[in-house]
Amino acid sequence: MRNNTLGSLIWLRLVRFTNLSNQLSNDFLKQFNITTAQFDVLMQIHVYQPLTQMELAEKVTVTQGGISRMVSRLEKEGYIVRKQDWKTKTISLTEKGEAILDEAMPAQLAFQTSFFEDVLNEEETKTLYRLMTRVHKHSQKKELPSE
Amino acid sequence: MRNNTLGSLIWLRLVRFTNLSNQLSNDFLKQFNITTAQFDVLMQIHVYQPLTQMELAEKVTVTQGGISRMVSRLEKEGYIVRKQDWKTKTISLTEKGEAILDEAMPAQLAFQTSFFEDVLNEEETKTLYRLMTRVHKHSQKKELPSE
DNA sequence: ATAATTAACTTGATTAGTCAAGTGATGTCC
DNA sequence: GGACATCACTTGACTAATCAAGTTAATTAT
Repeated sequence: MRNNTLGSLIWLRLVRFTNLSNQLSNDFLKQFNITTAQFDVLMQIHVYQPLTQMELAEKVTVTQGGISRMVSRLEKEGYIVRKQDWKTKTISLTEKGEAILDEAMPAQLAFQTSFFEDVLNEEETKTLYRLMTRVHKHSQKKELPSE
Repeated sequence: MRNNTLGSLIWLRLVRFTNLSNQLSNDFLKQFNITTAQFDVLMQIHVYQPLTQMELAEKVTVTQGGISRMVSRLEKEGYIVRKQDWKTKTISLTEKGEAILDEAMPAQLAFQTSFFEDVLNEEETKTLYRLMTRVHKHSQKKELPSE
């Protein structure tokens, strides 16, 4: 029995790479006392604030329940606040949240970039971005349209 | 403040795609009563059995502790056995484990492949594989050589 | 106004993982 | 042969997520 196809090999590479780079990133972000998942969420809030929990969940591809817990943790740590803006509850960063992002963002961007710029040239990097964008967008269409 | 680079955009695409495809895969594998992580581990055991827990951990990029828990779950479900082959404890699939793989493997391979073949041509698929292989291998060098 | 519906969010049980400290058998040194 | 070291594995405390059931509050319908 065949136990792979080109597609399955790509899938495995993607999964293993994402896994590994996530671990390395967690390690890297330890200096800021923050995890990769937390950085990701804070970053989305930074860009789109103020926003609701639902919107945030969608941005980071996590369920309602998942975002509820994550937001609680971040609130407990004092990075974000939830406030009731007449009828809609919205999330935004606190001073502390903005401050940690100010510090961590340039470092984290450089860190993420280093996974590619050391091995691919400009042309190849663009190609990878183009291909992954198409693959990602296609996978979003596979989601059962939640009616 | 700039909040992205080409590298960080690729990284985000990879993370989001991996996340989403993992969720879709979990959904897909529900018909076999198994998760994506479990399929991955069973697959590695199938290919490399008999092997030790350490070896398995390395194959799936998980820590000792993580693999210990995963292996316990799979043993409880009756998919694998741990036996003491004079001095070394090794893991292999049971009948039940082999059976579930027989059933699930072709389906799962087709499923994984569908993420790419619907949207990339032969040439592009090969390019994506080549680029991701290089990126992945490079990231493995970043791991602190555990001395 | 009261009841029913819906939307946004929370929570309990579970899977999956991390790290770091602990256990247990084997091997080695004196 | 007893102390020590080492290797493979386990376990407790935690982060992070899922699903599904439950809660809460606003909107609509009678």
